[in-house]
Amino acid sequence: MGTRSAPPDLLPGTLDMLVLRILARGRAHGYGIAQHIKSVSEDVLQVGESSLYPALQRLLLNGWVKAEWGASENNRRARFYSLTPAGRKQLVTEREEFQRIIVAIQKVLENA
Amino acid sequence: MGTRSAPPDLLPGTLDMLVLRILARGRAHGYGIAQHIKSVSEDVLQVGESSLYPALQRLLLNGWVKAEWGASENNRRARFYSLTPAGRKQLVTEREEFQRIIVAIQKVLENA
DNA sequence: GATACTCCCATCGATAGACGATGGGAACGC
DNA sequence: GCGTTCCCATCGTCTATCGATGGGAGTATC
Repeated sequence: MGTRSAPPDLLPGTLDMLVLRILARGRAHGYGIAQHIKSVSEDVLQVGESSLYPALQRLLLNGWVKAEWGASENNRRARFYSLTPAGRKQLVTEREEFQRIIVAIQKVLENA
Repeated sequence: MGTRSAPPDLLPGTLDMLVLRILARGRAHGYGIAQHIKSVSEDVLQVGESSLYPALQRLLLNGWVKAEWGASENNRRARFYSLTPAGRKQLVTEREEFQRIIVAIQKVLENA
């Protein structure tokens, strides 16, 4: 024990926002969302499926996204998620709040 | 229930870094640290004492900070915390990692 | 037509971190 | 004396991430 394991994967509290953002581009299935986050972030952000699926459940429960079964690009059974209008609003809200906080943190980091 | 209460206060996982950053300026007591974060961030970041003291305990345990009792500016009994050399290193590490992740998140937010 | 590999779903248990509530004590102003 | 501000700290709850685990359905390989 002790030895630090790899990178912290991601910042708690930001996953929902990231997923909403990906879905703002169009429908996607869980596996694809995880891949996408990983690739766009150039491997810095790693979303495990055990973080992702609970997140998607939350988003469904809150009505930010809806889901429908279909076939993936590879002809496999997949569940496609997409944003609801409420989800779009939520994305805007979360982005603003996120930026607000990041700016504040940077202020502390720089200005003392 | 339901109605979201006020702002999310702060991003989980960033508190330790913020505290280390404050202490990099010089010794300070718990109450002062909380005030300082609040004021420098212009009230955006709100650190409750029930978040702060456990954080300070963690930092002590890890050897990033040390503590000594003394008298505050207002002549009250106070515990002053200050960075250890290990704490300075840790601050550098955490800042780098934080920036890495923030940049990655921004990439996702912007580039798709 | 078996085997292996990739894709895609999902849950469970452990762990950690932030927060509200709570409690106490000591200095200071009135 | 009494209230307010300052300063300490813990406990219980809640939420979220993560590792481990399990399964099933296509495709490719031999």
